Amino acid sequence: MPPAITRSSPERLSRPQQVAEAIKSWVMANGWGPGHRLPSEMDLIERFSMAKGTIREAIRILEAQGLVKSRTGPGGGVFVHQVSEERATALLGNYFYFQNLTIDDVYQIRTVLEPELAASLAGRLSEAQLRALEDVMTCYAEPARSAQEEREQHIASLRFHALLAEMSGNPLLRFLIRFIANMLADITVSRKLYAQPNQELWSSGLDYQSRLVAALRKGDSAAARAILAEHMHNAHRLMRLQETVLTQRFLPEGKII
Amino acid sequence: MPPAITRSSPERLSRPQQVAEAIKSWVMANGWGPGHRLPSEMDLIERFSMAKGTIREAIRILEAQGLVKSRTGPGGGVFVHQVSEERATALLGNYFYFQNLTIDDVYQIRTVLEPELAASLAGRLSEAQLRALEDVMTCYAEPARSAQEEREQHIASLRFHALLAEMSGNPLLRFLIRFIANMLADITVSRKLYAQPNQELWSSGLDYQSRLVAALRKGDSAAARAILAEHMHNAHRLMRLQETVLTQRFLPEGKII
DNA sequence: CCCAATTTGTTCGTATGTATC
DNA sequence: AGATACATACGAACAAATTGG
Repeated sequence: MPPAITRSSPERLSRPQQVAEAIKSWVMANGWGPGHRLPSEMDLIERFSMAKGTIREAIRILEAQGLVKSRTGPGGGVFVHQVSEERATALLGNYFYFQNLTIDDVYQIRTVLEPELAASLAGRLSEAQLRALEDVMTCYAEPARSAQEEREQHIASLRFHALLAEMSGNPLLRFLIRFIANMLADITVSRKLYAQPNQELWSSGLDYQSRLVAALRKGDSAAARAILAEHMHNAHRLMRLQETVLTQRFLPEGKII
Repeated sequence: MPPAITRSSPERLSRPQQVAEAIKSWVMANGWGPGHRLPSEMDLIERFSMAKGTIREAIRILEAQGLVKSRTGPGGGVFVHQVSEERATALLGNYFYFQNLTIDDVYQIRTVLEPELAASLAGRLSEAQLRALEDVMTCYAEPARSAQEEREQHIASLRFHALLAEMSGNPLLRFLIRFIANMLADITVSRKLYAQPNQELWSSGLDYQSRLVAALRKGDSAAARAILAEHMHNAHRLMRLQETVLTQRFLPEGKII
């Protein structure tokens, strides 16, 4: 039985919102996990004694949050769904859309998170993983000769960091680094940062990254940390010259790098 | 004129989702900010040539993401709304609900972010702000004598960190630290961590924090960083003994500490 | 390949609630 | 108090998608 809807709260929520919350706590209380099928629309209409439209709006709310997915047809219905990284990234991106982040803000975080990630990964990666990192690095084996090429190299460089983060056993660290990399990738494509090729910028990044992979392979945690700290410091210095305010996205379920 | 709805994408979105995305990009394209009123329901029905129910579901989707709010009555309508920190916290919390974070994961991040925050704030706080911090500290002036008291002290201690973060000029750093503090507060209340009073734990926190405020007042950035690093290290050591897996929340727009 | 059953998706007409003037 | 303008909710019918026979 679903929890009763009582509108005692001072913040008057609309009925669909109340229903959505009721379903949410219902799911939690029963410990239903991803894949579990919720009662059908008709069922919910009866249980909550509400119109179809109201129930549907409630489902939409949950769907927008990434908590359920619905399918039509026999065997279809509404299913509990694990919130995807893409969805979480998009939703959090909406928040920062209004926050006027600066390059400095982003790099203040990167500068501490990325070295920490590198240090925690040293000596813990399989040869296959290290090889995958080296694969990405080949994208910028030679210096960019056009603005276009440089943009692509920057994106590839960010993908390197995203890939590294994916190898972390820490879901929080993984998400944060990948989220930030995505934000930076967005502004790299949306604005014409890097208008003129900057010979120094990402070709030097290659050097850092190959040294990093070597340190990771060797299991030298301190060296990995130091290399990435220096890399971040450098990237920050080079980027801060270009722009200050990040115009943020506002996108559906953006493609993740 | 709203963007036309074209279902060319491979990922077939439902019509309300398409409408929601169309409205979103419409708002972005026109640069409409918080407070701007969208066309009325009837208007939208005409413009998109869709039924009321469909439009309403689209609005619900945007509302769930915290991007719009709607009011009834004359002068009412749907308004662009700045995504609140509460909403963003709740939405991101949904993601981590499924991620099985451990205490170690959370503290790996805290251990690098909190010292960085402290360092960046040293010498930049007004006397009023420093006083506000000291106010929160009074909540745990004396050691806890019951489990209940200790829980409260832990929450207060987290509020101290949240308050500190609020003083940061970096929206990203502010959000992350406050988000993490909220997660920790949630598990502190939801689970019976800290079953028996731990004399050492948060009374020693008081010592750290008063030393921290002193360093902040003096503008000693290095000392502030070191104090908080030590504090984090200590808190981590004490917490890791108790529990390993964080059962996350799954809440509406949870009260923020 | 088609048909039927099941379940969500969409439409429309109407009525109710709520805030402003 | 009443009129107005708006979102909100209801209910019944119809459409589309998926699955299995």
